[in-house]
Amino acid sequence: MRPNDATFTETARRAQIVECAIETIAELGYHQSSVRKIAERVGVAMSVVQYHFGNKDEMVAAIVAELYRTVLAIMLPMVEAEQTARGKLAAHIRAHLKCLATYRSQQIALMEIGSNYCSGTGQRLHEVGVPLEPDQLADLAKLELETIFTLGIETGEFRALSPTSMATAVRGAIGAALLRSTGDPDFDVVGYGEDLVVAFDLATRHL
Amino acid sequence: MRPNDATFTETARRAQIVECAIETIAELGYHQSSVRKIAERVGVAMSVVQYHFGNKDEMVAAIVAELYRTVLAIMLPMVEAEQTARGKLAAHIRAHLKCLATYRSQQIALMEIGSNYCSGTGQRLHEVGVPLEPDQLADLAKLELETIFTLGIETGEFRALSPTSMATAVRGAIGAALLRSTGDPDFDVVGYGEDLVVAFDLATRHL
Amino acid sequence: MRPNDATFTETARRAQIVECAIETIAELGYHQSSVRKIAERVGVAMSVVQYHFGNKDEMVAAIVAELYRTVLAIMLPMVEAEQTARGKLAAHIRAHLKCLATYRSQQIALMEIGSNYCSGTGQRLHEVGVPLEPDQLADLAKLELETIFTLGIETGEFRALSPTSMATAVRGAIGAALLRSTGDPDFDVVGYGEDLVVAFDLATRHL
Amino acid sequence: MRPNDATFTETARRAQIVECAIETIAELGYHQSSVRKIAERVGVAMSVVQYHFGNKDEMVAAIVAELYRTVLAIMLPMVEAEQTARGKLAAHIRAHLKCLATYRSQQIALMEIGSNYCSGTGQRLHEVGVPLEPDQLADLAKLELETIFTLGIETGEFRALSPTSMATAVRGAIGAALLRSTGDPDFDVVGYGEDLVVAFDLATRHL
DNA sequence: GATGAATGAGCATTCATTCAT
DNA sequence: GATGAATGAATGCTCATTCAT
Repeated sequence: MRPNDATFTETARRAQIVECAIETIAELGYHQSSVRKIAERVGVAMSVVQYHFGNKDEMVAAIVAELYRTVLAIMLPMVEAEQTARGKLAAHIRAHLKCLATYRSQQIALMEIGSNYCSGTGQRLHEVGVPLEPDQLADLAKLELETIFTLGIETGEFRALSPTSMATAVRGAIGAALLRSTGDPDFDVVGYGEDLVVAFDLATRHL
Repeated sequence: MRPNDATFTETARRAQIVECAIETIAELGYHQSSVRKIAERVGVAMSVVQYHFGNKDEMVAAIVAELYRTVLAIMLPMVEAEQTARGKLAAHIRAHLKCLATYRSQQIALMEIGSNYCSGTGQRLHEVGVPLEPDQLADLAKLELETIFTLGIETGEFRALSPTSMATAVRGAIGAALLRSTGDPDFDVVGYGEDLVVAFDLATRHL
Repeated sequence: MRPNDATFTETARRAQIVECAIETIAELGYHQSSVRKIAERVGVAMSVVQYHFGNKDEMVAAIVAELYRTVLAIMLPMVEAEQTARGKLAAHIRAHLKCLATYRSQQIALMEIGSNYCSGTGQRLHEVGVPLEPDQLADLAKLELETIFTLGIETGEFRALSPTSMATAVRGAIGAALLRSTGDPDFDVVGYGEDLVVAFDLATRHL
Repeated sequence: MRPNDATFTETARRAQIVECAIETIAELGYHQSSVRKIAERVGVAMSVVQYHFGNKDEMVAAIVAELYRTVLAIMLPMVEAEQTARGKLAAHIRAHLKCLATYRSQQIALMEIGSNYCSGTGQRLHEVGVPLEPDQLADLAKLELETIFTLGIETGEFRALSPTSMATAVRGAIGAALLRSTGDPDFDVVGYGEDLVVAFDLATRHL
């Protein structure tokens, strides 16, 4: 009967539900993943999920937070290890695609939620924002491609490109790998990452 | 009492339903766009939709066909006007982004259907294929980025890049504009297109 | 433009619809045979059926009348050809089973309607009665098994049995052939008829 | 706070729904007995039925199992008490008609389901089989008329009749009582049973 | 903490019917 | 005579949520 025993159980249950929800969403897609099916995978009653999260929106928020934390843990060290903008860009691409390759179901789940989730009040994921702690949000900002491109221009490493446009393009090119690999299991995600590193290295050079 | 009056009514209704469905899907997302809500927007009973299309899958097929026809009508002349691979690539990017700028809700609807649609038999859109006439499918193939990149390598215009990787990257970068502009109404889609043309022009040059 | 041209067309259409309806019901069962599917088989619009019969109940009445007329045409001569009660009983059994063998889909349709039909006011077929002309109803009465059994007792051919019970039993035994043959295509309806003739011949003898 | 309180509630609800469903089907016929109407009779929301049975097919299976169990409980002791084939035949007829007299609506419901039910996959009741436990199915087999007739021929009690034909005839004659009594409330089911016993006793004698 | 039971809104679909032409 | 278009009620089903225990 340790004082925080209840909290420990609570935390474990939540983690367990989040984990199973991610698996379920990755396997069946967001809309086929009802609270009941997720609870079934956990091996508890459907109402347990409601008990721990209050409602489905809160559960999704917890899932998204967990997914972002995973991405952060992988990417942040790799990007921070590089000093130059060019190095950070390559690291960002490689790190993100490593995430895709290593944590496939997590990334699929995130994509599924991103494109399918709709809150009780009709809001989409990008409208409710990333449900992370302030310091984690700060870490996330360090990965921002806009920042990297702006830095590269300042240091003269990159040509006078539009950081916003380039960041959007890189993000899109990375995201495309997930879609692509979903339809084509033979798609070589890591190889694609190297092709992307070369392409964007060329695309950022001075004319 | 025109001989094809009945056909005229039928055609008009179908077009009207398709149009309203596109608007609804673009606004609310695919899964929030029930047959009932679409019919309400048209101003008819829900069963009218079933009368004209048989079932929801057929309605979606009609929508998708219409959306692809729109894209084709815009993009094909622009891409075919160019002779060189480099020209075709730039034209493809510009044409696609022009589509995005001009037919925003149509493109959002297509994206929504592409990532959310699940047929009665459990198939996703890419599994059921594009419901177009053979000659229109042939036209669609002419826009394929893989083909353009392969051509450019053959003619020596492009470096020895991977057509699959580059095509995936360009598609992703283009698609990102849609997501981006959804969250940020000030995002300049056409300007982004010009930035993309420059970036991929550089990225395809010989080292 | 013969004066009864319209009536002729009308009659032909009705007959055509009735025929197709019988086929459809026999094939798909009563509940799968919607007005639309029947009309499709005829090759006309669904509303044509409504035009000719007013509503579905009237159509079913027309079908049932037609089916009883078919049975009458087959059975009446065979039963009336016999003079003795014993002969009439055997003839009735043989005639009815001949109907079952020869006009299988008609009999299946009649069975389907008998057990599934429910009028707009909630009445079953046996509650609405047989929709035949008075003289045809009189002919139908001549086939009644009760009459035959009562006659046989009067003439001393049969033992002192209960006409009602025996008639019910024979009707049931005949009807069972249809159910049986539906599930088992190898079931020999005519052979079953002969077995029935023997069985009920024995069952009616004096002790 | 009894340990099996939850199970008790569940069992009671299921039994209650099955009971009301039987009544409804017997009264209105299978196809007029929607899940909604059955739930209304129980006094709960329609989705309660779905909660307890999953879908309509499962509910029907539960109903059919219950109906067969009732028949078994009545008929098995009566038939097994007899040693001779002749005795078993008479007992079968009497027992089945006792069922008909005592559990009228149950038998009507079973008939309705037998001739009208069509599963979600398009199968009829005789195609999906009787949803009973193996040992109950074994008990059911002991009541089979074919078995009794074959036995009687072997022991020399019966003439060289066709077990299949006779079984079909007896089944039909028994079933006819149900139809008959539906149209004519004065029909004496038990008396009919005795008449049937005599008739089939005669029909099975050596010539 | 956890559960089973129940709810009500929403969904796509089927169907007989109506009606102007 | 015949048609296409539209309607509204009904059906089975899924789901997130609520609540007493």
